[in-house]
Amino acid sequence: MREFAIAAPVTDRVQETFDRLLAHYGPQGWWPAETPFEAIVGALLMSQTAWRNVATAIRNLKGAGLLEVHALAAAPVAVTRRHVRIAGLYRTKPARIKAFCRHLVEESDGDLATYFNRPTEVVRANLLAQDGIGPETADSILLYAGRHPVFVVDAYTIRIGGRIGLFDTAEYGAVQRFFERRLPRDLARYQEYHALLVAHAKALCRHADPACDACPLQSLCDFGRSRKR
DNA sequence: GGCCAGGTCAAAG
DNA sequence: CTTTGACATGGC
Repeated sequence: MREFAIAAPVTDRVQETFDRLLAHYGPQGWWPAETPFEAIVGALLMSQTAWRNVATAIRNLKGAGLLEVHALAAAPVAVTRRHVRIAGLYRTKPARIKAFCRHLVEESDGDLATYFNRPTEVVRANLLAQDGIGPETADSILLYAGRHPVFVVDAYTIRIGGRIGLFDTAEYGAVQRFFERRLPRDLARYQEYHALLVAHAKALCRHADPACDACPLQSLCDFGRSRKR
């Protein structure tokens, strides 16, 4: 698809969508209160798992004194597995967490500030080269742990954006560019926008009424959880 | 009981 | 290059 000049009305809708979500759900303030390392572990445990269980897994690690780079890099996978088992996919996740922590130690002696203190593209490529880290996980880590301004795309972003007619693709890079080209490159804004889309998706999942007036994006309440992927 | 969750990877078509 | 299946637990 050729790239034309950005249409003003579409740009407005991207801003307007954000404004409405923010007005309706309020600031989400995702992860800034927790440590960057917690955000990383959370991102690595997140895929295909209810956040509730990820949170439990993280608490388990913390309770065992394992929520630290060097600790997880050294702990036997079997031990870590016991704590994060509740997050599912236990054959892959614990091993990937350990491998990534070893990567952090090797790359920057486990110091996250150092690890992230490089150009975004460099860090991103570094992340994507790690086992179990795809585009969404990489960008979540960049945005919430590394404080790099990249727009995170997930299934909700694609579903909601497509549903309200913002775009008609499901390709990660295309959707990401769509938002990044229409929003100021602002860390807080990117963090908040993604969090709000998630909040909206979760809120809609509890709605049974397709014509709910309270929906901040009007007539979007039939979004539901329709098709897989 | 069945469906699904803030994906990723490898194997097919 | 696009589509499909496997991965695994717990909650609704």
